[in-house]
Amino acid sequence: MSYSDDVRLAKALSDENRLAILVLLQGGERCACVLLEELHITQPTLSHHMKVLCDAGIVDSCKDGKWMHYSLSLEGSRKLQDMVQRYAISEADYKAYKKCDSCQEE
Amino acid sequence: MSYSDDVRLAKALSDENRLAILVLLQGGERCACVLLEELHITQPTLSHHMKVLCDAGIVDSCKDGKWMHYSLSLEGSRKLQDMVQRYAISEADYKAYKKCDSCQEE
DNA sequence: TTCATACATTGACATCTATCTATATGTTTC
DNA sequence: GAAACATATAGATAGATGTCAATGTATGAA
Repeated sequence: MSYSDDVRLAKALSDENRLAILVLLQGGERCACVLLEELHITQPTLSHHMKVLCDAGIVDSCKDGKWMHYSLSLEGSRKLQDMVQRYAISEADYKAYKKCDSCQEE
Repeated sequence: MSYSDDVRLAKALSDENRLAILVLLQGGERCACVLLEELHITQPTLSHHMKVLCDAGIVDSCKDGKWMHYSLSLEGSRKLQDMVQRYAISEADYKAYKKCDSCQEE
């Protein structure tokens, strides 16, 4: 069993600028030049971050002449939610979760 | 606005061994020595990973004599799920999500 | 008190990552 | 075709990260 896809997803979220980009994309599709205006990074750095987000499948891209349009990926969002389910515990399952006596007391 | 808590959470998930640890903890609280048997890493490396998971709030720890017991944190699981909601898009919201004409066609 | 056990800490090292400058590629306009 | 613009790529660099061997620190047993 390999976790490489999940690691790639998690790494894509492991940077403040990339999280800021995802928040900007919540407002709808954006072109790179607009994202660049909102962030305090250079154009090559933005290009790098967009590649990370696209490679992870979280963001879709679409070329339109000179411009690149970026948008949130529905499939990527599904993958994110699925991933969290694999590593988090639900309220329901936690009730039956086994802990030792001294841990229980917390 | 700062994303540092979310980045810390995401980084905690950005390693295959740490994901394997979380899966092992799904089965219930485990002590470090048991986790060590299941993973192909040395004891100091495991100790490092447990510190990352605990600092992120995903895992709880509890000392019992010589032994350290680790378990999934319910609060950490909530934080994980909340985080994903901030950066993913729901099926419902996606219907109204604005994309340019050429992007729409995909 | 001495020894073995369980875990944490330290220090070193190789690799990865975010960032920049400089440059290349592709597109539109004149 | 030349110039201007939007983005990508290449190369360099500082800092972060995963790993290990060696050592430190508790704890329990003999």
